[in-house]
Amino acid sequence: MQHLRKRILNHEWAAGSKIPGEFELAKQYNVARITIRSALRTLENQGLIDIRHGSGIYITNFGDSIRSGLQQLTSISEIIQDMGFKPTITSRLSEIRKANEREAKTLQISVDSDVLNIKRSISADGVVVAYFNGTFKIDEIPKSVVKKISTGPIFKTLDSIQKRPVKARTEIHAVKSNKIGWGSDRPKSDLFLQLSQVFFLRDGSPIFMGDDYFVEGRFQLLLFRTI
Amino acid sequence: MQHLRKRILNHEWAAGSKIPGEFELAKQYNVARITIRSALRTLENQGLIDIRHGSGIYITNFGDSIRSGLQQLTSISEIIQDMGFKPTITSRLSEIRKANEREAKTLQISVDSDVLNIKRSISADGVVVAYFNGTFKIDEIPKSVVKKISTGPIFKTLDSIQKRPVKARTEIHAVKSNKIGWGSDRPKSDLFLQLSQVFFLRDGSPIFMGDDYFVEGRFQLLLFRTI
DNA sequence: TCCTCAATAGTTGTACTACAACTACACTGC
DNA sequence: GCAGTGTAGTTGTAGTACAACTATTGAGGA
Repeated sequence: MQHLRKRILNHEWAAGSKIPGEFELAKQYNVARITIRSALRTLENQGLIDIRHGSGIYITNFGDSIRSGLQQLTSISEIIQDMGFKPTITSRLSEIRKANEREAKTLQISVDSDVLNIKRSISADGVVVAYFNGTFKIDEIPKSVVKKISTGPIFKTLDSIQKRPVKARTEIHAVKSNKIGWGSDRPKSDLFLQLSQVFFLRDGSPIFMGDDYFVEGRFQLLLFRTI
Repeated sequence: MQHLRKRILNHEWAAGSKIPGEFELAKQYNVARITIRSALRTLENQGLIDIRHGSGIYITNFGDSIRSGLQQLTSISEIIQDMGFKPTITSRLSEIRKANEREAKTLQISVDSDVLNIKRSISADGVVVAYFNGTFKIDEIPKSVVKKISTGPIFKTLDSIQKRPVKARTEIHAVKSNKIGWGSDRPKSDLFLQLSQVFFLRDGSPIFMGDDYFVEGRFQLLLFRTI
């Protein structure tokens, strides 16, 4: 699935065009047709392709928009890279403190357990596009990667310790506040799109939560909805 | 898939609990296991269930939140109903006019083709939660249902003429404006969450486009993100 | 020449069987 | 009481076969 996804995002086939059939793909990857079907179904749910009974498989034609949806769990850095920009992360805070009530409930830990709290900004080609405030379950994060998490790409770091989240519950809000953001290139507008998220591991346990504040207008948040 | 989905939304099984396995479900529905697997995979992508290799299938435990995500293509009215409220639609405008350039491009029709433009508000238990401004391809809408579309549930009406969209491309924005909304119970806050959407039929052709403006704070927009 | 309709090849959808890979639990032995 | 092993149960993948559907081709008639 991941490999096919990259081939599509790399524009190996034009939008709207027909791609090789299930038998052909199964042969290409040397797997059974059922395996290909499983991958294709996921890609269809993500809105990348369009499977038509009796006809074939087609690249979804959504016009000239970027082929990446919010329902696909990827890091902001990766999205920025996919869009052809250079992501930069600036750390503002990284501390270990006691969890408050809301955090304890969300992360399913007892109040006064230690958590890792970080604040950072994410830029694309030098322009700040989002601010992030996240809280991590400390017992899931080895001390050796604490620094890496606050200064580097979160998903990649978690991946390296086999703790990459596979699911997230996201709540979307519009907020207007002058208390969000910092630094010299802080946006003049104080209008943000807020994503309040909780991230879960494969076994269903939460590993971290956080709020992303996207500067309105600087980032295109897309979503592919399907039946 | 639809039937299983309803069983889950009806709380037939508790959150986090294990549901019957693939063999058992296949037996219940009198279909092959592969058919059940296909349905289960879709439900997993929607964040409703959690399939664990070697273990079983579990109802996703996302706390006490509503079990319905934005990535699932349903109408606002249906979501309001699922949440236990009574949806009300108030029509403000319904006119047939020429398409502007942006509409023509998005709907893949020639400029100056006729389109149906409607404006309406959606309430839950009498409180306005969203405003809608939509443009329909006129040649897809028989005259007999034009009135029904502007005053009743859009999806159900389109369903009745076999034109229910199966996909949508959605762009999310935060907007602050006092030009959105109308009526006496117009929200004091002028902060909205905007969904700019284009809806597509099974064959990939667009049928209508529109902007939903959700009054910030009155509606919970949820999203389940998966790998 | 154009249109209608039937035949056909090609593609996805479903069914069935078998086995691999993995998990959770019970049991054994120390 | 505990570590380790075995085993039943579950999902993941493989392979084959056929059903259902689509798009194209071509024959036949107006």
